[in-house]
Amino acid sequence: MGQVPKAQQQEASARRPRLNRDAVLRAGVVLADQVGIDGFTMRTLSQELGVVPMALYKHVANKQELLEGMVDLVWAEVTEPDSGHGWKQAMRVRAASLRSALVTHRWAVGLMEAAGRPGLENLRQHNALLGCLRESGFSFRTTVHVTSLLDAYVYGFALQQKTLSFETPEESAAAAAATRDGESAEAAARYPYLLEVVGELAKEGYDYDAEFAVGLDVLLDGIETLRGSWRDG
Amino acid sequence: MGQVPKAQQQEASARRPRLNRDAVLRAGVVLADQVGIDGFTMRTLSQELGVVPMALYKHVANKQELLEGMVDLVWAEVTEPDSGHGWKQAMRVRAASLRSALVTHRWAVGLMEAAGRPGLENLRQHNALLGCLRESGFSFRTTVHVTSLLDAYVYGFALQQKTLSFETPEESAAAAAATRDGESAEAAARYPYLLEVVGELAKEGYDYDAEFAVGLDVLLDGIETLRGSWRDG
DNA sequence: ACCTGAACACCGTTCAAGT
DNA sequence: ACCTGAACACCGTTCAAGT
Repeated sequence: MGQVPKAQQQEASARRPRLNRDAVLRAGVVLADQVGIDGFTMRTLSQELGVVPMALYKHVANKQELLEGMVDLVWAEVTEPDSGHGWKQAMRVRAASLRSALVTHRWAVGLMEAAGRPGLENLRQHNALLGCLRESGFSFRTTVHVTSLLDAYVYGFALQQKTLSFETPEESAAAAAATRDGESAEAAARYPYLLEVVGELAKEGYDYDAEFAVGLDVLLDGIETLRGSWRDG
Repeated sequence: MGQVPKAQQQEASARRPRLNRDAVLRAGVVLADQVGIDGFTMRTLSQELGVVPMALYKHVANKQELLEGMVDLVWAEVTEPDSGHGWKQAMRVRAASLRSALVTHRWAVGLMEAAGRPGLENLRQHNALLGCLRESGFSFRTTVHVTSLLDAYVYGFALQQKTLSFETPEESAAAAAATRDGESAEAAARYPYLLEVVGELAKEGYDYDAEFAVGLDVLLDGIETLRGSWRDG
């Protein structure tokens, strides 16, 4: 008679095979992906893990540390640059990988640079990036320029893609402005260029991947001119 | 006998000359500048205004709308591009202005693209930006490329500057990693390129303004090659 | 029209216990 | 060693009143 409850208990403990730090962090990433950063609380995460909220504090010091660990898991998804096919191609692949991670985990964009100490995966990733450029003949100084420039571009692009789209939101922005102004005609008079571009894009569409690639190639071409011209030896 | 309290009451009402939406938003910007986004709550803001928390809800619908209004006040600080001295110089001045606003109001960077509908100042600003480029001979398509690219760069750079510095935090990052690893020597073995660059920067220093300008000029030069080459008429 | 007071449903987190 | 329960000090926000 007591065997059925016992079996259920075993099944339950098999379904949640003991909590540890990594399991908490991974569940955090999954939950944040699903509900966004606003709906992500210690309490919802604990509920997802079938555990009482305070149980999490055995594995992470606090929410801040939890988020930092989650961000480092995102960094772990970014592939290290491989200079085998040249630095340009290596930068393209790495930028695409970082962008992909930021698009998948939209909540991470605002946390990557905001949090405290960078995690180990973050350090590993940037060490590899710097190494790829240094081994490709870039000077100290130029290497810093390039990493700063590329990361800024990827972050900024992901930040834009996160909500602002030239396709829909800007359009709805103009629509919203029109609503506020009471009349569409007045909005057209106030923001003629905005409406011009919005109208054109509504017809032609907007491809984020292509847009990102175009901007990145502009960057890489510009970087090529920097190479060797900036007190490099 | 009753005159003193009455005078004090008048003085108090003169010091806080009646709350309105604009006063709430401006006080919000000042408070967020001082305490950061985490310390910024409806309750601390109301306290700063010498009023009970619920009084704010007569002037803003909720915290989200309050933040959106504050962000639009930041946009109002950005100067519109003036194509009088050529589009390149216009873009330089506008990028510097946007960057300046984002550095002054560090809390705004994460909110600019995250919030809901863009505000009127945001629309005005982007309309002027698009107009400057269109009048300088850029096509619809190239104009979209350029605004996307420039904004991404400014956002991303501000995001980096917000916390991550190649001068101090990265250095402390390496130090932190060394601490975690138990030994500095092990960190040097694990992240050699990171430490190389960090060491070099510690000697030479890091100038954000110069770094920003260098990256921006790379962008503008690249953009110049796009001009006229992308199905422009 | 503008402000207040009390209250509600949530947070993150501490602390003393349980097993 | 790991998890729980009750509690504390905070949030944003609603609602009924006050002037």
